[in-house]
Amino acid sequence: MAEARKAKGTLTIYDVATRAGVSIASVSRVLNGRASRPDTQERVMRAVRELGFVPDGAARALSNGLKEVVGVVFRRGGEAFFQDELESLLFIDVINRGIEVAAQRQGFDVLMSSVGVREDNLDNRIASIAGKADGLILHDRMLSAVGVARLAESVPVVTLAGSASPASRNVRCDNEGGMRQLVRHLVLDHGYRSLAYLSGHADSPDNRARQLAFEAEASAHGADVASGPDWQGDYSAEGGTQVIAAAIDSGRPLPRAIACANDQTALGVMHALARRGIRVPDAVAVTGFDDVPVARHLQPPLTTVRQPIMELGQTAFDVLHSEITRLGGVHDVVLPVQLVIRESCGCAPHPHGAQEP
Amino acid sequence: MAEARKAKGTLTIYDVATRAGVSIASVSRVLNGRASRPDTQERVMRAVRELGFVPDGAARALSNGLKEVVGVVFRRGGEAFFQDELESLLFIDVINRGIEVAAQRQGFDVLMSSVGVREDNLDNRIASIAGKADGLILHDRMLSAVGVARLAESVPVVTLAGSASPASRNVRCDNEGGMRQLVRHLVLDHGYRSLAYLSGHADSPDNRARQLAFEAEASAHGADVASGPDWQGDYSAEGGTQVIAAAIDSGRPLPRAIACANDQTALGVMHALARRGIRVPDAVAVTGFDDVPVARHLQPPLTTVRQPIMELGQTAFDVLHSEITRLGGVHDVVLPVQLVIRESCGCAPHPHGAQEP
DNA sequence: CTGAAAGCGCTTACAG
DNA sequence: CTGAAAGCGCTTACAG
Repeated sequence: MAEARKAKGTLTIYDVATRAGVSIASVSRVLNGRASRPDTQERVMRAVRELGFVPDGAARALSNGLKEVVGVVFRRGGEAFFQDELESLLFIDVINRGIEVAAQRQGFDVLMSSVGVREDNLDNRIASIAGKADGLILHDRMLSAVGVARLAESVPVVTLAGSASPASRNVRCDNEGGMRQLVRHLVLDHGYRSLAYLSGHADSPDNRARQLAFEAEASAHGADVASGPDWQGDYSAEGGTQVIAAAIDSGRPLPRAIACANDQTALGVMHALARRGIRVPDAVAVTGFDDVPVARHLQPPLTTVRQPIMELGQTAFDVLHSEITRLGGVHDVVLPVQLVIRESCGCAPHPHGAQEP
Repeated sequence: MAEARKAKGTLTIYDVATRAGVSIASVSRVLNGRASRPDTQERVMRAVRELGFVPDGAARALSNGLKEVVGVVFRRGGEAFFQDELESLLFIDVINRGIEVAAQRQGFDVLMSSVGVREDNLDNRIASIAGKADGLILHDRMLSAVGVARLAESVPVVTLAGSASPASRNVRCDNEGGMRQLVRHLVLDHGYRSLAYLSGHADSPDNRARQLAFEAEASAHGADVASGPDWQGDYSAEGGTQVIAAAIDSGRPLPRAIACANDQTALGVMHALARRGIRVPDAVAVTGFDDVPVARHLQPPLTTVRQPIMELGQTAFDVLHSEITRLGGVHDVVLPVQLVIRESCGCAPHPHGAQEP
């Protein structure tokens, strides 16, 4: 291995120093923009240019304790059964873009690491990434609360979804507030009395928060809520279709409105209902959560709760960055959400002054 | 900075060694799966587990000359004027996903670094990434041929688009073959006699190759080709609309068919034509290049040349990886493309047995 | 199989 | 402002 780089003729700061006729300390100083005499600076820069020298990041990192890299870990599914899932920027992608944008502003780069749905040794993968970065951003459902807590002992960690542990920070959206608004719209504005919450992964903190808020608010307004294993999805469109198919096959009447744990699930639900000839929203209303880009292009356009997705990513980076640089600061960040009323809930096109930005 | 990590109680291999009652060499061996007595192994693993030790990637990289990281550099535009551009997985995103998938197979992680459209000091940014990675994948138009050649002196480089230099490798698609097929379809099958090539960035090797092939093939079949600065786009949808707007305003008749440098440009062209009430394909036929996910959803569905985009990314990684590990091998890889006939060229829905995969 | 020691390429007090 | 030297946390011949 080492010979691979040797063969490339790996240049070091020593080569530059020799060529410039100065010490390696001076080279380092010039390279890092510390004060030095103009002519020293000039000679070093010329040597760097002529040699095409690129300082080794690993050596820098080892020496000064900063890699200027944050790791992002997420699951990429073999779960895509729908064209829309394969083609669109989904929740994760938009968040990652936000992280990247914020990182760039601080001169950090982003180490992306997707793990398979059925990754055998997740812990090792994550440890490997942790070793290559100054801190980690973990998407939803990457690690248990204990797992996060343990990891956070050795490296700064920010989770998306969930809640802060003593050692880690968390950034999420206001699931509860969003769900409450949504339920009120369905129950009070539309008068639906029978509802269902089609859940995401059972081990997702976001999902649990949404479910709890949903059920509490619905009961408070006297609506019926179907729940239980029959309404267990997995955040994917395919999961949504399967739940609907089973519900229809069971012969039991469908609830008047189905609130899905996220937009992808709603996408699958709407496909499944359409295939069975059940009209949305006339027979069954459907809603989502996230407001991913495709939501507005579904037929009918999806009523959902908008999370500020890009901002979620940017905030996650900023929190992590201040942790890495020990500026310290906030623990838990909760970003506001917004009910976006389109047509899948039963509203007429563009009611309530719902603006498409 | 350093104290930031200290305070976290940064553990080293020495801590593990002490706790396990062995030397650091033994710890290292166990961690790297080299032979050692079962009880040594056990004690080390236990110490690692109990301490929550994560080996430092920078130190490993410095010591053995391998970071297990590849850098990917690309431009992310503030160029998005169309919803579709913001929402969809575009060419770059799909390629990056391919890179990531291939990297994961080799235990590598991917350092993503997007540079702004108007990045002031591109060279420094790229050098910084080069220092953090074992090798670089450069998207189209990141660096001039000279720039690439110089960079490749100090680090393995694979470019997407362009051609291999003595020191760098290149992976691209068969632009020429694709364009030839496309022109033949337009001229021979449809009988169009006046064509235009709406170009991408003038400094893009892919664009140049497509343009040359287009003009050569069109002339060979006796068709007229409009070109020159009036037909200069920039790979973006907005660029496409501007060219069309100007062309219409000039009062000169439009060509019968417009071949765009890529799908995004075609997207803009079709919007612009629609806005002026010019029907596609009846009045003017439009074609793209790439076959990005949205292409089939345009109205009318876009006839284009499909590149195996994911595969492009995977291949780029594989070539880079074999370069990094000195397995050596291929220089230049050219992947085959496929003419995808939809309706924007003037064909009826699903003619020619064109299959949607 | 194991341990002591050198070395990877930088940065940064410390003297001068 | 500059240079000599130590040290960052690993891996890997080299002896034993």
